[in-house]
Amino acid sequence: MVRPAMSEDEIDAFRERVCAAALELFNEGGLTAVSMRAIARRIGCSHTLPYRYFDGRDAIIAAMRTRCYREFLDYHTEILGQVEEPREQLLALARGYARFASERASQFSVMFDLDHIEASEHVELREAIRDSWDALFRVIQGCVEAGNLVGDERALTYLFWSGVHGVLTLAKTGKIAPGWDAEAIVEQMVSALMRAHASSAQ
Amino acid sequence: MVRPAMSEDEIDAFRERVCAAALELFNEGGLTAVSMRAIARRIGCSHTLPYRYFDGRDAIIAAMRTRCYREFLDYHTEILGQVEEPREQLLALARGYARFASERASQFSVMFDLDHIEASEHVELREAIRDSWDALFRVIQGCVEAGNLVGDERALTYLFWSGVHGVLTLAKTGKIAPGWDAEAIVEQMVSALMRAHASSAQ
DNA sequence: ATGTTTGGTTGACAGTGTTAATTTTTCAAA
DNA sequence: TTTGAAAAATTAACACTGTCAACCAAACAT
Repeated sequence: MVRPAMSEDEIDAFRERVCAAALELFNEGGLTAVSMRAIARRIGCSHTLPYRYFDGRDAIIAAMRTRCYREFLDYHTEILGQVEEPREQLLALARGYARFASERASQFSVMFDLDHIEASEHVELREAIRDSWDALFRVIQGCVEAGNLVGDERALTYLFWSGVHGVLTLAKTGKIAPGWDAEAIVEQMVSALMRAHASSAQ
Repeated sequence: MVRPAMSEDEIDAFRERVCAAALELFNEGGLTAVSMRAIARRIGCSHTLPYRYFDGRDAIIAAMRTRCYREFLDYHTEILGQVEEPREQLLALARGYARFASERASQFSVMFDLDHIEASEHVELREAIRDSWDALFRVIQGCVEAGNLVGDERALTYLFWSGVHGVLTLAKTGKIAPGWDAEAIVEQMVSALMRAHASSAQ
């Protein structure tokens, strides 16, 4: 019997290097620039080595996206730690979402522009996405318990998420005219949804 | 001087065949399946002929997207013709948007999944997008004039568009749990935004 | 009939994802 | 320490891709 020569940590480190290179390449030249050969050149290995640790190119892209979602979650977790009141948390989250989209445009791009690439098989990615959803859900729960919002918590979560996400999606794809600030529209969106669900249900 | 042998109509017909083939290929195997060679095979010409009538692959994809946006607009124009009251028009538009997303998923996909592909140079595409915006804007204007909505018409347009679009985007990318109906959430979104802007501004 | 312009094809280049075959390294057992 | 099998990594090959330049063919004004 021969033990593997590479430790789990070393394998993880390699995977990490691949993802980092993929992200760099994406930032520089979009999805088409993320190629096996380019990644290999960047980290200094043969262009087929990544196949040992990833299930092909799509898997690398999924891993890259997972990384971005995790950082997205960390970003918001940090924000939530600075605010107490549920209502303020919801607002801070929305503003953070908007700030993330503009400050870290390429990560935002990785998360959402690549959404059509089949990801249902990538468990880790789906978990990362669900964790983000959970974070928002708990804030909404807090708002409901505090009496700031009235309605089904899950439905409210979808509404706020969709609303904010929709604004940022349109903004990022140039569908909102210059002169308009995405953050301001997000603000209006959140306050509108809050007002609509402040007291009466439905 | 030698006049071109091909009429404008014949050129348009060729372009149309290219776009149709591209759309078919996209439906069958996603963006990667839309290749110059595959298009050429499908319409029966050499793989470089399309270069005479398009500015490369990206231009073909942009033209394909333009076509989808035009059909999207036609779809909604038809819907608007069947309703009179501004408020009902807005609701019908939102429902139509949702129905379009589910019934013509591949066209919806072409329109929005390919959003990151640089399109600022493609004037026709930008016009098609703006025309869709205008259609919604006029309905909102009608609502404001009829007293159904209060607020800046442009800001309201962005809000409703973002809201509905956000829901459908999340739904299409599998971020809304099974058991939830995207159309129902769209309905809630529209009624919430309407309620929030029914009387008091901001 | 001729020569130029346009329409269309072929060939080539550099690059891609992926698989198979091959080499190199690692490491426990003899 | 030598040996040999397992693991790590590389090289070679295949069938693709987008794009460009060179080439051939058809059309048309003179």
